[in-house]
Amino acid sequence: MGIDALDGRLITLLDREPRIGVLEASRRLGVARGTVQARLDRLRAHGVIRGFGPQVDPAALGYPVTAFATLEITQGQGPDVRAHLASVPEVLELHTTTGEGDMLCRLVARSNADLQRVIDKVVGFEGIVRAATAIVMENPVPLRIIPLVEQAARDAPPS
Amino acid sequence: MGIDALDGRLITLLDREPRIGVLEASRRLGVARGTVQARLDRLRAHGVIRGFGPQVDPAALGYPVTAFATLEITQGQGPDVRAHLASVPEVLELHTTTGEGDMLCRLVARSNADLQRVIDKVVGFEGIVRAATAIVMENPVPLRIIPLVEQAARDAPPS
DNA sequence: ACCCAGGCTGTGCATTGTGTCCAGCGAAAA
DNA sequence: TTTTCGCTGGACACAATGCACAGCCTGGGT
Repeated sequence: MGIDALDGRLITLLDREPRIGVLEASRRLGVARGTVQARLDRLRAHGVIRGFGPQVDPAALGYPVTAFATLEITQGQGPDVRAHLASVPEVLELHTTTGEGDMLCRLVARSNADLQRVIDKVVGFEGIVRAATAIVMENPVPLRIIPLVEQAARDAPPS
Repeated sequence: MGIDALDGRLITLLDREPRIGVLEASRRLGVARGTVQARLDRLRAHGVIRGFGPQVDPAALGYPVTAFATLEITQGQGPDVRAHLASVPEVLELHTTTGEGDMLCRLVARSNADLQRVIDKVVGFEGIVRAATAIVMENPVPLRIIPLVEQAARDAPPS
């Protein structure tokens, strides 16, 4: 699946101003409404655009502390540990990885003190051997996708 | 900033079906349209809902490989390193952390081989002393927020 | 050289949703 | 008790949506 320059501009535009809708987008991009509609349908069909869900800020919800925990798991306990972590609301994300640990998860907490409670909840489970936590201080580059979209659009200029 | 049960249901609903709009949401929730509109305005004003931007899947864009890199920085080079990393499209996210390394970043690449190129680009910069990379194999818990929203709504039932 | 398929355009239509008001009402705070 | 606040239900003009269609251009295949 590749995207062309128009797809790239469309995604970028929607990212900056999600409220504009198809008609206004077509005006901004200088193409017909049907084209924007078709492109959007195609991007969604191909899974490039997964959806337009609300982007919720954990900090505004009262969870301003973010941390990453590297977990080491005992052999064979993977599935159980996953289920356990999935049941903890403060676990925002969980990956299994190569390298140092076996899993990496993103946590949030109400405060540094509260983080202790969250970590206890996370690691207080059979099968987790060791956990290393890194507390996030700053977030110089918040989760983004636009630069990648633009590069992808550049890599495949032909439609 | 706290959210009540109605806010929680609204966010959850919008997360599951982002396309429904205010009117349909009010029907589903069994409240007046004005109420939904007011809640939405309030949530956006307080920063709980940052927006409704498109959720783009890097894999569908041709970047199916995700990795996390822990970087160690030489004293005083922080700002330069941040600027450098921000200029790399494959760097989706960057945090400064406590603990083992000084920074943690999320990378994507076109393949495991391509990851080498990305890593070279990332670490080929003055000020980066050491880098440890963990390649993501599975993603048992994709980035989520709903469980946290529900807990936050439960924590503040009054209103 | 030819034809065809696919994408874009510009247009139309009926339906639906939006933004924005307002008055009434109940409950909680002062 | 009185004020304040949020929710309700309704109204309105306007804008956007989903869907369909014919014409046009272009690149690829025959």
